[in-house]
Amino acid sequence: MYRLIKTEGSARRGEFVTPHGTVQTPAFMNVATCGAIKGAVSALDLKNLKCQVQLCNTYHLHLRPGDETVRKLGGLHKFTRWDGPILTDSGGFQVFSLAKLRNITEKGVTFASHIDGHKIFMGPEESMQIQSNLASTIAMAFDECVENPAEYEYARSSCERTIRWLYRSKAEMNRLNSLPDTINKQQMLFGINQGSTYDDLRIDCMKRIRELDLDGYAIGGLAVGESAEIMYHVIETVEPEMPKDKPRYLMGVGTPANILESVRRGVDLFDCVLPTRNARHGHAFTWEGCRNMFNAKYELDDQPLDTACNCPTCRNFSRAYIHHLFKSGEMLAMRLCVMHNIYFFNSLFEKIRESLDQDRFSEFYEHNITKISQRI
RNA sequence: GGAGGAGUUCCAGAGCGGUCAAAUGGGGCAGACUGUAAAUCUGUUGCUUUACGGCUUCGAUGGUCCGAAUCCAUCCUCCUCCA
Repeated sequence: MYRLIKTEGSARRGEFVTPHGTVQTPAFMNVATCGAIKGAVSALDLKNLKCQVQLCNTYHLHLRPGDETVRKLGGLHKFTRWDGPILTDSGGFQVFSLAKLRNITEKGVTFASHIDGHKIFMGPEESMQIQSNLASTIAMAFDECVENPAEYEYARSSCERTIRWLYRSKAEMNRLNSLPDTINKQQMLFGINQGSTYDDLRIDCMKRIRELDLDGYAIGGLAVGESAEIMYHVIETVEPEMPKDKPRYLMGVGTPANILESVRRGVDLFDCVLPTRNARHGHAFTWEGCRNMFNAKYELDDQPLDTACNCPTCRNFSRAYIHHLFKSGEMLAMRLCVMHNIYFFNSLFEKIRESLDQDRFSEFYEHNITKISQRI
């Protein structure tokens, strides 16, 4: 259940109530694809990093360790020791990112496993079954994420199929939630808006999927090749058609600037690999901008990554030390930087919520939008 | 004392008469990354020029040759083996 607390322009401050806890929105969902935040960060660490929601992946966990295995072990919450809400992505993005290894039909998609090449079939029913076994709080509908730019006709027919898949996802989820052996019988389902960069497709898709009265609605197929301006335009186009009483989730986005722009346009939930992947690659997000900790200028810099940050990394370690750890290939470099970036992203959302609570989001936006996106 | 071997660009190490400013690693310096096939990938790494190009490099010094990192002589330094 979603409760809208207040708005400022299109920006929304709300609460998303789930069986595993209430999410204060806008919120960031921390990506733990294989059941762990990459960079040696566990669910226990997440408790100290202002994390509210963990995101795991259907496709990856189906391959390893296998969703049946996770089910036998009591579901993802027990398995990963994260007791807050968990959202599982449906595997739809892998249809896109493993494009060379696939074959799409009306029934579903045949993948070649990225691990050993063996054939895997996944359609809406299979995706729901896997997510039910994983027992996440929120399941995502099985969709196709189309790369931009896309031909209109392909975007249209793909979007139509994604909508048909959504009906099947919904029916299968209802069935699974009613089975006696299902771990989480209250598993929620989010639908996904597609339609590439075409306004009419996006609007038509949104109007049709909102009929299903799902637990939340995602905007998918963005940040996959189009410019940021086009992405913002698509959000502005779709947002008026999205239910006011359901959480809106912008999938896979994004940079701190993308997030500020999207919150301003009415988005409640986000997820992105940027804070963790870039951290592993030596980049630290700060309120001053993004730092590349490999850069020689940090060799003798005794300050914390972000002088305004209160994360476990910044409370204890210097830029010089982290620079040294990266140059030395120590995995502690990644762990410290990943923890910082996760804390930073979750803090960014905390500050966004505070500013909304105090009716000064636009001021917060103006103050940060330029600085936060620069490289320093 | 005798017999061999080796000295190459930041390091290791190829090259053994022209197509060599010199392969390939590493290191250095930067860049990318947006529902994670990613602790990954890319660029760059003698000086100079916007570029074409020019200039100086392969232990040192001389020499042979149209032309030398590559051939010859001497010297210096290291390594191995035999006394």
